[in-house]
Amino acid sequence: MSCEAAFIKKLRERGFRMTPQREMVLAVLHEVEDFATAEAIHSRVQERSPVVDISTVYRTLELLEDFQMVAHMDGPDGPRHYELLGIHGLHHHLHCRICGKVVPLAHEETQPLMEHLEDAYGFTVEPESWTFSGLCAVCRSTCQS
Amino acid sequence: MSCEAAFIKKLRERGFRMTPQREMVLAVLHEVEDFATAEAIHSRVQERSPVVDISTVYRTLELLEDFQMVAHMDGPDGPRHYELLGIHGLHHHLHCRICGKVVPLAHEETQPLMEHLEDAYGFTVEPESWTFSGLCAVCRSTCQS
DNA sequence: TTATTTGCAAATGCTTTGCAGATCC
DNA sequence: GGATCTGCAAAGCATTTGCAAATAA
Repeated sequence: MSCEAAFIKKLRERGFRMTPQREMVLAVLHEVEDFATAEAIHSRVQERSPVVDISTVYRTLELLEDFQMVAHMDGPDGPRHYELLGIHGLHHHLHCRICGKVVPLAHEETQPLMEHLEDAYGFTVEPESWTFSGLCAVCRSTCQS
Repeated sequence: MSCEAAFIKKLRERGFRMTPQREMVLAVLHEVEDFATAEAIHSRVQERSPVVDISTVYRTLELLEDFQMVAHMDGPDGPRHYELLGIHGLHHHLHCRICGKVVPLAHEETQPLMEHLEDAYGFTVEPESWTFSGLCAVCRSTCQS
């Protein structure tokens, strides 16, 4: 099932509707590589249809997050970044503070830590998108040299 | 060296000054258990001296973070929480989404994950305060029953 | 003395909300 | 037809900033 078909299906299940605006937001999320701010998505949507409002973009992103088709990633500050959860499913990010590069990190790679938290504290971490900030290999060697 | 003396020393090193407002913010951080929002710190400071402005609180917290005497913790939304980095130094938090309880997590407990990120991606995670959101043992068993 | 610090007020940036009219099924 | 959805504008919230007056060293 295509992403759009899945979206329509989930909308219908709740008595909601597909609209051109929602289609465009989903399409832009496919075009954008990795992730984008609501602002960036909005401006790409506006290239196609200039009157679409950013509040509609936020409302659509919220809906897509409810449907678990989109996740967001928060930096230390600045706007939230959104990304499509495609075939890769939920994952995390390594974000280089210097060059801005983002490396995806499979959810499974954090499994040992989560198991430790479960065993040591009985604490069940909820699956959500994390962002670890630091230095990538290239920037670290540049900084140290 | 007391916390206040350390603060004064670091201020002097940079040509800054100790003031009653800064003393009060530091004192309130000692009284508050675990962590507090700027708003909460401000209202406790105001109990002592009503004219202190919240912008002064923010400015002092920024200074204390620069000095690595304070760290902040961001939730998914809502205001930032600040805490004194006392003898425990930098650590992380497990935050229960249901009861709100916060369990401190020693920095070392995340060491294996950080080493994995280093080995697998050459990525050096920077020491900073993380918050893992989920369910504590009590709330999980309540939810499942 | 003089740079730093403060309170005030206003601006900021991102996000959410209320509402009347447009739209979809 | 009737609820959903939209654009607009305004509000919201936490935080930051500009500035003249006050203050610490």
